[in-house]
Amino acid sequence: MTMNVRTLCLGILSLREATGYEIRKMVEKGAFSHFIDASYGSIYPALARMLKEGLVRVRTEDDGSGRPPRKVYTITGKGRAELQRALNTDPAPDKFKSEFLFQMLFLERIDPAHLAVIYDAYIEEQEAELHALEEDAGALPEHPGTRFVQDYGRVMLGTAIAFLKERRVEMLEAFAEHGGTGERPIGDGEGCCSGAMGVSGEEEDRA
Amino acid sequence: MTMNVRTLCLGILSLREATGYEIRKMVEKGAFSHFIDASYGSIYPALARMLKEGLVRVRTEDDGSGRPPRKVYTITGKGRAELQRALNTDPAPDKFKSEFLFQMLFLERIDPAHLAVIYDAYIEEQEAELHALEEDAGALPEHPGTRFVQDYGRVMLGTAIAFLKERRVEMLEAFAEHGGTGERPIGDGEGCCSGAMGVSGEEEDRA
DNA sequence: GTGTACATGTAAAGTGTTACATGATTTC
DNA sequence: GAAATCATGTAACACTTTACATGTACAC
Repeated sequence: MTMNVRTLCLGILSLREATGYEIRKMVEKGAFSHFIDASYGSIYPALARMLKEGLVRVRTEDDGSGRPPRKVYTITGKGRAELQRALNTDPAPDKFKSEFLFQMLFLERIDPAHLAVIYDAYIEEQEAELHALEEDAGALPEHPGTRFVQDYGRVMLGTAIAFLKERRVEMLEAFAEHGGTGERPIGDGEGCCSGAMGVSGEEEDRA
Repeated sequence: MTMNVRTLCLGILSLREATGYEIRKMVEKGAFSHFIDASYGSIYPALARMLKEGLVRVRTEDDGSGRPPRKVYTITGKGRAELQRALNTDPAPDKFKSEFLFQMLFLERIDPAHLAVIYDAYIEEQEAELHALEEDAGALPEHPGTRFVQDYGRVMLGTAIAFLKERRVEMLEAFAEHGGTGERPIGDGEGCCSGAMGVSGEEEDRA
């Protein structure tokens, strides 16, 4: 369904009128932040373009304080129709990118001490997101779609946190004591820590 | 840690030598596909650039069949050092984008029949991914990082599928019978089905 | 014979992020 | 006095996807 920033803005504006700044804040934190993202650099141009196309209207609120006046956007009938259309197409498959998991895949190449830091930081991050979600849960109006999405987030985050905690010792212990004792199963890497170790020349390989 | 296609290729090449085509196949399906993505249009240029920079080497295998010869890439010492460096930086936060969840958020604007199709298709998609992961699990060599990531995927996918099945009736029933009977809690939309309904003029709004 | 897998690569188009520019007000 | 919040917007850059171009071999 091409869920671009455009559709995202329409969706939010279908719930209530908002400024670009507010839209950003809604997707930066809050209930939707875990499966949606957009920055100012994409939101403002999207709103401007949609204004030209008649999908939204603006009302400028100048509070005479010298700061940029708030530009409150409202969705139009045309905008609602466009949203409807987008919503009734098939969703594209989910996209999930995790540098953390990528790093875990190659954990024997990470400095054991640093690995522990990364691992714990990741758990904390997930916990923070879960707490944010739960705080938000009370604030938002009761509504089946919102509740579904929030519950989904809660369940998934809870599961991830439990998994990470359960595996923590096992994951970190395996490499904490011996930074390379016995076998190193993958490849034949040159040590595992200190970024600048084997960077001697240009073409020093065996095999 | 800027996990771009570059780092991804280095990571895979640190496990074994491969062609661009093979790298694509590994991230398209298989054990890593759920948290990694890259297409030919980014893989081939990345490999070419890394070759110039001395991070990888190539061996061209022409089987005299007229078809493009395989270009098998091998990681160099410099490449390993670069991978090590990347691996030892802090991971960027996960990015998860889900059009499906976005649609669920606005489910009252989706044609009930279509909603059911979307919902079930999504479940099937998750199940297919889980099966792919489990098939792959046997094929790959035993290795802590790989196992961790696979188990993580299994647990998360299993949880998602269970959640979706548990909520299915509740989600679809609420809107299947009455396409708008009683209150419609969000906004004040114009009906909910058939893409071309309220698209009369250009500027027909109240409020 | 039709489709899929193998296999490489380029160019254009699209989409989004980051950094910048500006500036008042409020909180620590 | 420093930092964060409010508030808008642009421009350069990065990255990726999509479509195209090319062609064999094998399975159904």
